[in-house]
Amino acid sequence: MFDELCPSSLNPIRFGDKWAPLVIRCLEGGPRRFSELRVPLRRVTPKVLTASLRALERDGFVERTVHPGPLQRVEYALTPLGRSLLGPLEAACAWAGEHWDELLDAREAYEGRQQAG
Amino acid sequence: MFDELCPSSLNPIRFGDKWAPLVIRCLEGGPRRFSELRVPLRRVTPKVLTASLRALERDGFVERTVHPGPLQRVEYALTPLGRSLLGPLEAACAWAGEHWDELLDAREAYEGRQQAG
DNA sequence: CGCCCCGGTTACCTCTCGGATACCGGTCCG
DNA sequence: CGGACCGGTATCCGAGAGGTAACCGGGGCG
Repeated sequence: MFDELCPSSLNPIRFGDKWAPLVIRCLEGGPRRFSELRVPLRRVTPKVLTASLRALERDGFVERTVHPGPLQRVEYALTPLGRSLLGPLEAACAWAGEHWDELLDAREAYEGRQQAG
Repeated sequence: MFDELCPSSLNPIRFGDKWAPLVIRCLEGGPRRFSELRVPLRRVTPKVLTASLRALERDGFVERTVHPGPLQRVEYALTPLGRSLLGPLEAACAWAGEHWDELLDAREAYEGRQQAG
């Protein structure tokens, strides 16, 4: 059934690493520069953000373009492949919006049961 | 923007831990016993499978019921909350089915570029 | 009794992820 | 020249996820 390395056991189905979903959503509205990404993602250190971006670039989700000339800029943009992730990602976010509370309640109830015995 | 602990930065949007998606799909067709889950998931050691199931139970996605009497059985079943995950999960799997090859191609191309300089 | 199956648990180890901190080369600007 | 900004790197580190292997108590069963 799931003998082989099923794709779903690998990362992409989980939207990449920890910050990848947020990075993707940040790029949804168009290309962004490194320092522009750092503003909404201020909790992410540059090293980690770089790692996330490199992974997304490697998998063909974002494209990194260095605009040369004076005032050189580096921009990150979603590729078509990256945009194709927006659908599933949106589905997952919608799910979270609808059911997040239930999940928290379940956790609380579980903790209660644990302590009770 | 994403100042606070945004839900999407937490695990549930990523369908739990490494094996959770597969476990959920295994339970899609109805309740399964621990040893029944171990068959399709033969690459998962009991410890890890237990951990995954406990986490899913804690978050209210699966229910663990011990059927007493002689020949005691332990069954795991999806709760309604767990079933609500099937939609997004299906979306992610469909995405993988459609775009998996593109992703692999992108990776290959990237490696090539790396080695070329 | 001895053995097997079921549903785990325990101990231990490795390895990766992510975080903290500091630093760096290039470029512009005064 | 000095300083700031940009787009990162380098280094170190701790926590925890996940894997390996061994073990275990309860119940049936020959």
